[in-house]
Formats: sequence, structure tokens, C-alpha cells
Amino acid sequence: MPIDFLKLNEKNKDFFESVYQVVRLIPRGRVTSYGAIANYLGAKSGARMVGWAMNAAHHQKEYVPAHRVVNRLGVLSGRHHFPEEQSMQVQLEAEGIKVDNDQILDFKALFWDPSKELSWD
DNA sequence: ATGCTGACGTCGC
DNA sequence: CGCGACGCCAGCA
Repeated sequence: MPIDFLKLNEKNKDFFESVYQVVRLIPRGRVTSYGAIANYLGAKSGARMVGWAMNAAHHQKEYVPAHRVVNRLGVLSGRHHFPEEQSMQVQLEAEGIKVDNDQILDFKALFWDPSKELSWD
């Protein structure tokens, strides 16, 4: 049971919470995509909602490494929404992730798929 | 209440 | 392979 404490089968509020939980599980130096999270949570086409959840992420008490979440192309599509636009890239680089022109280098290798990493060990 | 927008993704042309 | 349309659903005008 990958998801156990998440349980989003209640309401969208839990969905947001679930998103934060998953994002916090992202290992340092790794990244994932909105779609991967959405898919993992069962919201197939809810990728946008994941992004929306991120919008309120910094609003959360527990720190949410939103900078580790990018779109499926490995592009920092959300950098514009950070307190300081460049902070996203800065934080990524601080973890050893190379970013070039808002694009994560070797994204494929750094990609961390929750449904793959968390389900069935 | 209605319609547009958006940190996305997939499908069709 | 590039571009547009649609789906998804929560805010906001």
C-alpha cells in the first residue's frame, strides 16, 4: 500500500493534502512532475489541480519542496510563481540538479515517479 | 450564475 | 513533429 495515510477518496481537500505529502516524499536531488503526482493520486487529468495545490503549498505549515515539481518536460513552468522567480532554479541547483534555460538537464534520470518508487517497494 | 484562466497532459490533425 | 482543442476543477471577475 503506497498510499495509506493519504486517502484522497474523501474530498478534494484531502487531495491537496495528499499532494503536499507526496511532494515532501520527493528525495533531495530528485524531481517529479505534476502529472505523475496526479496519476499517483488517481486524478488522471488532475495535473492542473496539482499545480493549483502547489500554489497554496508555501501557505502550508510544513515545508513543501515545490521546486522539485515540474511539468512532464522537466521545465520549470512554475518558477514565475515563486517568491523570487529564480529561487526555484537556485534551490534545484543547490541539490545538484543542473538547470539550463528553465529546463532540467538529464531530467529523465532525475525523474522520481511516486507510483513507481512508492508502490510495492 | 456564467465564463475565463491556469504551476498540466493527452489526443487529434 | 508542431500546433490547437479538450478535459479537469478550483478561484475570481
